[in-house]
Amino acid sequence: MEVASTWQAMRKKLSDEPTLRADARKNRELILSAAEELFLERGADVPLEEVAKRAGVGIGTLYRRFPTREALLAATSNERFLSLAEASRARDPDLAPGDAVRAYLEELARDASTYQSLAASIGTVIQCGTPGCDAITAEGHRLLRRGQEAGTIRRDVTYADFIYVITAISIAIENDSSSKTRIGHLVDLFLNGISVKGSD
Amino acid sequence: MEVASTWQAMRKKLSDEPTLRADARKNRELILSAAEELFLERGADVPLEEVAKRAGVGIGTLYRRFPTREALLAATSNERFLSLAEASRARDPDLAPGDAVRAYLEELARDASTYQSLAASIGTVIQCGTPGCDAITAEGHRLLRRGQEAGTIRRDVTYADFIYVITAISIAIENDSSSKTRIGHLVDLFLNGISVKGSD
DNA sequence: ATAGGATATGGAGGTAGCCTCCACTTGGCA
DNA sequence: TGCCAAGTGGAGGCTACCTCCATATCCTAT
Repeated sequence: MEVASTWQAMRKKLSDEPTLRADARKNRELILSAAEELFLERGADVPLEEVAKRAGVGIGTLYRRFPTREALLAATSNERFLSLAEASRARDPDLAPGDAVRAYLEELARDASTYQSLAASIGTVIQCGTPGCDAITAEGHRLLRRGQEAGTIRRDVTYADFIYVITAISIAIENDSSSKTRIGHLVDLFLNGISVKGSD
Repeated sequence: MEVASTWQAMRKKLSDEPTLRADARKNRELILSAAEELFLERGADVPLEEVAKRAGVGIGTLYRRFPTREALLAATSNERFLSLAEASRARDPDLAPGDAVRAYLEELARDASTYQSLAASIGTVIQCGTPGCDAITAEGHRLLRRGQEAGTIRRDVTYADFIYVITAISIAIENDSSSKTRIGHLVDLFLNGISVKGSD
């Protein structure tokens, strides 16, 4: 137990995102590229040892940097999530609240099928706390609130419901690739329901 | 290649559900009870070797009888599925088509959370072709058709959509047990949509 | 009653992936 | 330039899957 005295230690203490040593930072990038490639080629459940091998690092290094598969998935998805959130914010003024939600769900569901076998864990991945995850989550909450304030979205809907729907849709796509062309239909079902409007 | 000549062979040829030898039939039952217990205690992803051990049979015997985990899950769910289908048929005359669908989805979603970790594969399990699976599937198709003929269910809804809904709901329950009390809410969302009726 | 063949059994063993641990190496600051 | 915190790699222990086949058991025809 000593007083933190070096610059390193101070930076770490303040930002709580520790500055990685140069070699470590390079390895982190190598792992990310390898992971991205392999997730695309072979799905989200590719053995992590394969990722380490392609990155040219030891398996221990991979685990040190990304303690869980979800963390690695979230990291490789970081930029995509940031773009999605940004795109949603950008088009927002042009859309009615309901349509904004529709677009958000559709894009996120499509994104969740970027890697095969990602579906079941997308809910966990999206809560990993990376900047991308936080951005996409915040944007979803914003759209939901906006829709409810505008009176076009039911008051009893929660953001968790959004996640369930995205999960369901990407599982559907995974089990039956023909439904990839029906993402819109599935989102529409969730928005408008199975029942004919006005019946009941 | 010889002419089938024994009774066994003839029965097998005709019914295509081969008569099991007495010892094999007993073992099958032992496996089913053990599986049911363990699925309840430890979830649908309990190691199959545990099941074999509790049943007091070798792992090879288990695999010979149930080639996949899904087959075993479907077999242990057989009677529950038969009851669900029967109950749905029984109450049908008393309910409006929409309410019959609601009850069906709610019960099936609840059933899909009988075993922890079953959610993601419920869609596969339900297509295993056991009598229970067939019954529940036929009943679903019937309710869907009836609702569409009555004009209370959208024409573009398919039975696959029912499965997605059930999957989504049971995943929700799995990730967040508090939503167990909200099965009704989730079913309602899918029936009526997240949009406020009449808006749009 | 029994012989013979079809049916069924069990569990050893090969495969695969997960994750930890720690002796060793390296980068960067004083 | 020496030191040590930070970083590394991969062997090894663990768990689970599933196949294979020598052996055991049942059932039937005679």
